[in-house]
Amino acid sequence: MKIGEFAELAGVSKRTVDHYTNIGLLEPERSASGYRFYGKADLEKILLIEQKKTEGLALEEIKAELGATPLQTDSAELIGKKMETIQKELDEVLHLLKKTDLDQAAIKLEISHEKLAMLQSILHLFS
Amino acid sequence: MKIGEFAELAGVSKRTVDHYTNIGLLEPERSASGYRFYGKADLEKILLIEQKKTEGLALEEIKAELGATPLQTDSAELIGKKMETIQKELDEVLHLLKKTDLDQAAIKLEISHEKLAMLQSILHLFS
DNA sequence: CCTCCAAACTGTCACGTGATGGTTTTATTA
DNA sequence: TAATAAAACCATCACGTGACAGTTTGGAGG
Repeated sequence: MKIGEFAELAGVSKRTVDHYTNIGLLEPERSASGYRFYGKADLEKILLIEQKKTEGLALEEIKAELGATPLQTDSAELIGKKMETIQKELDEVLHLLKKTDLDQAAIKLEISHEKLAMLQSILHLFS
Repeated sequence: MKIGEFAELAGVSKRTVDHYTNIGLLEPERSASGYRFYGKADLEKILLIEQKKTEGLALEEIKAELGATPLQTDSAELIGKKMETIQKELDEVLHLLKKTDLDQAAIKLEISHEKLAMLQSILHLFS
């Protein structure tokens, strides 16, 4: 179901669902056009989230707590997505490193040249 | 100067300065307690940002445009932060990989075992 | 002059809001 | 029935808002 129906069923605002999605608490499917699709599992999850909130937990804490187990189902896809994210970020960093003096960066980051080089190799493996 | 004075001089709200800071458009110094300190350079920068905005540019575009050069000064810190983020995410992924069948993950991710092993090595280098 | 305190200031969190620009669904009209 | 126009829905951007908690600072009293 789309965000409107989902939010109503969950008893929260669309903006709340939006927020949870942005911070990665909910991970809906996406249509080709970008529309989010939430399922029954998401519904159970958000109800649990609202429960935890009344217990005084912060969203990030809830995320950590929930992130520990419910990944058995579709962990492969999830890992795939995470890999994409990480790859993008590695790209960013390497981009920065190229614009900077590599040696100086290494010094300030307290990382050895080998590790930096290693990082670069890894990136090549994934691209 | 602190955010209040800075925002006033720039002719924008504190929230706007806050926003720019959150998305990395401004990178103020921080006191031990976390207070942000903006300097003269930041002032010139934010005025330029406001200018670019009137030209219809999005903040991310402005960031990209400005990001091309002004990183010489504090790029090390920036990279450091990114490294932290990436490290956390790598941790997450490896955590996931441990809970999953490594071989199956490799298959579904279309990544060779060597690359996965490599990833694990890298993680050890940074932890 | 030093101490203590309230007022002013600040950061972060968890959304809210209005504008803009696509997408989907529904209704209408040819 | 197919094309199209209108209405409803959705995503993202750029902040705004209110609550809460920690920080800084200008006095008041000792």
